[in-house]
Amino acid sequence: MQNNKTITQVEVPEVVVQRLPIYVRILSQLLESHIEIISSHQLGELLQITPAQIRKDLSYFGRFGKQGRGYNIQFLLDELRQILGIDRAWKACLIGLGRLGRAIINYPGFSPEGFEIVAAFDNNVAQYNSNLGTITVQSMDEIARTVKEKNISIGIVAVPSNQAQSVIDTLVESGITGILNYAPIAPFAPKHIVMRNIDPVLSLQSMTFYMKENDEIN
Amino acid sequence: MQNNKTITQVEVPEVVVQRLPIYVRILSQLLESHIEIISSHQLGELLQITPAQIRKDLSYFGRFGKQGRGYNIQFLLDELRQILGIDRAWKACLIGLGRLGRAIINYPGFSPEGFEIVAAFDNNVAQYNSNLGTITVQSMDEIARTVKEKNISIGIVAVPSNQAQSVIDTLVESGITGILNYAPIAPFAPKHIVMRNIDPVLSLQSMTFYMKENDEIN
DNA sequence: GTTAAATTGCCAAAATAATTTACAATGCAA
DNA sequence: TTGCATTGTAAATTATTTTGGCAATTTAAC
Repeated sequence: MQNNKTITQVEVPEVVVQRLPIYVRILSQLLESHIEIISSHQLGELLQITPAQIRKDLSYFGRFGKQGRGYNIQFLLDELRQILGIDRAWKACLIGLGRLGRAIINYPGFSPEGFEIVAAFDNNVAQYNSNLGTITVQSMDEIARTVKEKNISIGIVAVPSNQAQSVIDTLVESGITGILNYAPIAPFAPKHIVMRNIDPVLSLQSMTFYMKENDEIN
Repeated sequence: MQNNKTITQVEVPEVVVQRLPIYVRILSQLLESHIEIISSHQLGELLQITPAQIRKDLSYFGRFGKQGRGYNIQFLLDELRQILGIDRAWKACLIGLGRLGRAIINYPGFSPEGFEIVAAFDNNVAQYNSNLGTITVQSMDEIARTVKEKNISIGIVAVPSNQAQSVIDTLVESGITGILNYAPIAPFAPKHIVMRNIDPVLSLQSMTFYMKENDEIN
């Protein structure tokens, strides 16, 4: 049952892919501090990861370092950005403009990383038309048309739980390939859709498992 | 090097702990729909998890089902809540009341799950005193005192990146045991602290790795 | 130049972790 | 009492991480 091994010669573990953005972030910071070279050992120190693991992770994709020297940060960064596909801009749309949606659309962290929200949808159109800068809020009926028209590839779901699955279905039908879901549900989507969930309550609930032990006094 | 195996007979894998809250959520929904019994197969269908994995996960903690029948949802729910430590209330404090912090404090999803924000801190005190209901915003100098006084166990970090590590250090010193970090950094804390990161940009950046392949046409 | 120190990339092996398979045991319903 | 459904779990399998080692290479010191 080793099906899609044909695409990449050796399948890259998911955990490895999830560490790459962390590498990118810390390398960017180092670059801003005018540091040019770093060894796997130093990097491991900063991230609390063993140097061997860092070298192993990188080795899935190529040879980016120099023996006796370490990694040229700018070079490694460029390579990793390309590998992750973040060397270019990605268009996203936001669905749901309640409190959460408005916080998301005002979040200043996306666009510097190349994720640009170019459309927003809510069924309560009138309410929000105002303070969203260049973006006009559209009715949710227009998702499919707009996604195709503007060539949007990522949908950010910030609607109430009970609407979330149907919004996800609409996004899938409209040809989106990635979904960032903020709704506290267990979403379903076909396998070719890449989904990530942002769910602080789940995070808290798995935290307390480890906290309850220490906390017997209370 | 099998050190803390003495506490629990068999160490529960972290991934298993992270799935438990998902089980809790779906079971709660089922209960609301007046369903009383469910099999691992049906549950797996809903969550896109194999029934064997669900049974294995649960078996780390006890025997909750009946052969030939399935699981009594109310009973399993109670057990899981106890296992996770979410059968009681947890006090949290919020640090940082910028856009993100205000979105968090207004988020209505925490308190129904027993996570109550009982204090808030920001260095820009004057600005925010108003619309926060019962909570008064305090200066960050008062974190340690308030955490002890109110017996707060969770800190939610929503300050800008450059302040985040020092806020985390302060929280750790003040005796908090869990931290939910929204700042886009690779935070450091001693091992006895339970940390979870909410980082939508990292999520997006690991999504695009899988999206770029499908998307060669653009 | 030559040498010594540092560090990568890679391999193979071992260890650890996670998932899946398979089935005996049990409970329920007819 | 029979047959079907379903659990719980041991065992097998698969996946991931860690480890140890080392040739190759680079830099810097002599």
